[in-house]
Amino acid sequence: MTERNAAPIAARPLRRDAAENRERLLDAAIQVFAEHGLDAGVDEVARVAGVGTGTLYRRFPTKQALIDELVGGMRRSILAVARRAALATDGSGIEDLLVGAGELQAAQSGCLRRLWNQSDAESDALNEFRSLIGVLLKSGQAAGRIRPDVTSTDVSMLLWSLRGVIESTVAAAPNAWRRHLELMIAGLRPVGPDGLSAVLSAKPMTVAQLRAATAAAPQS
Amino acid sequence: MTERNAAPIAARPLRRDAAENRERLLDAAIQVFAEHGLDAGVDEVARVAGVGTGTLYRRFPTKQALIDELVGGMRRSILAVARRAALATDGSGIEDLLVGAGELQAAQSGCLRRLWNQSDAESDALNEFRSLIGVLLKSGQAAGRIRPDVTSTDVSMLLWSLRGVIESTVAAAPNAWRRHLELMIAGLRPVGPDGLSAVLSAKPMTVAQLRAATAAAPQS
DNA sequence: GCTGATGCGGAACGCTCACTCCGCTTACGG
DNA sequence: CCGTAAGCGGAGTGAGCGTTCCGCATCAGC
Repeated sequence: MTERNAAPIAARPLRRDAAENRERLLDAAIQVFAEHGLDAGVDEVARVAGVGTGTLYRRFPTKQALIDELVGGMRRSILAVARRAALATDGSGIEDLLVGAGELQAAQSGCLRRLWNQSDAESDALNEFRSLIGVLLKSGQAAGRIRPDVTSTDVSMLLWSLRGVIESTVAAAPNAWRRHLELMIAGLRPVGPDGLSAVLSAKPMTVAQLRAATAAAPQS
Repeated sequence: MTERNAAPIAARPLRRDAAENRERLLDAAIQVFAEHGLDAGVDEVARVAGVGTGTLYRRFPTKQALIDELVGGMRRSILAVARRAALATDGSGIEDLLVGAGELQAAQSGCLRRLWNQSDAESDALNEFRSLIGVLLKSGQAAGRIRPDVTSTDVSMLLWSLRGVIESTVAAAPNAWRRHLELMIAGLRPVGPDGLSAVLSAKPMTVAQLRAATAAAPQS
């Protein structure tokens, strides 16, 4: 599902065994980080991959670089989901995006905290993602599926919140996040006849605040 | 706001300066953990408190014990909020609980991950809290403020989700969580006339799954 | 004030973990 | 098949952090 670029720029291609080990390391990292979180040691990743730590470090100069590689792949995947969601014509694209993002994150739950960290995001991809959210949101509102006072930052918060839920429940209940997401989407709907929740009294986050919040350095 | 029991059982009271240092340490811990997360070093806590690390360790046998003390206080506070919410007669108690829990967590955002960790929760308090959630939920549903297919585990998930949002946004946007909570509460309302989101297709978590998810060992 | 118990500080210890180094092995072009 | 560059493994290193220890300071009862 995740495209891996063999090397940033086409330098000399890796030797066959080396390329194979690289793939094994990435797979092992996904598994180990999902099981034990990012605090898992590099030795464990190397062990699961069936290589020595030296090999790991020749391929990825730091643990951070290894994580970045995984995160980069997820970012590309989620951006693809957003682009696909933008094809919907009935205003349901924003919901497709949320579900799709949930599925991707559930499949690779180890690096989610890094995933949404803006500080190291390539600006182009991030900007496109942001504008796609805006487009999808407007489309949903125009179709009457989403209440008009919802903002882009609300959607971002919702994604961030979903991340937290997935991160801590996939292991015990692989699909629990779907239920939670359904309830959150219900919260985005136009208000009912009783008028409860008709007015959102709290102001939405500013973009700057959102940036600051997601840029806050996560541990490890 | 948080009651601190001077010592588990009334052994000999602490010397005056020692008791003072104990308070200073707890205050410093709240501040430091809120700023840098639980990964912050004990030396930093001691430094902010203006004492040596030896003093910290004489009062709290491990870093974990210090954290537990903070968490215990929060648990008592939140239980009190739940009890107070149970006094509401119009079915809005569940919403009061959510808002109250949010406020408490926002005020002390360093140890939230531990806060909801069931594994080390005193069973009595936890059981009471659980049953209070059930009571509040039923009351809200009876009053027509909450859709009937919402379960206790849904509410627990919502609390868990709120935790994640607060943890990472209080610093940058102290009240952003209120907006998010409003939207989530809107999702709990009876469905509107258009019937969108009328049926929750995903099953709720079982209590066992919830237990497993929240018991999952958090890092550090 | 005197005295003993209680408390204090911070240097030192040891464990964990990211990262490095180097002698050995393996792929691959000619 | 051979030479060599590329790759490999895993013991070793150093830094960070939780925890301990012990000589000195401070409180409290008489």
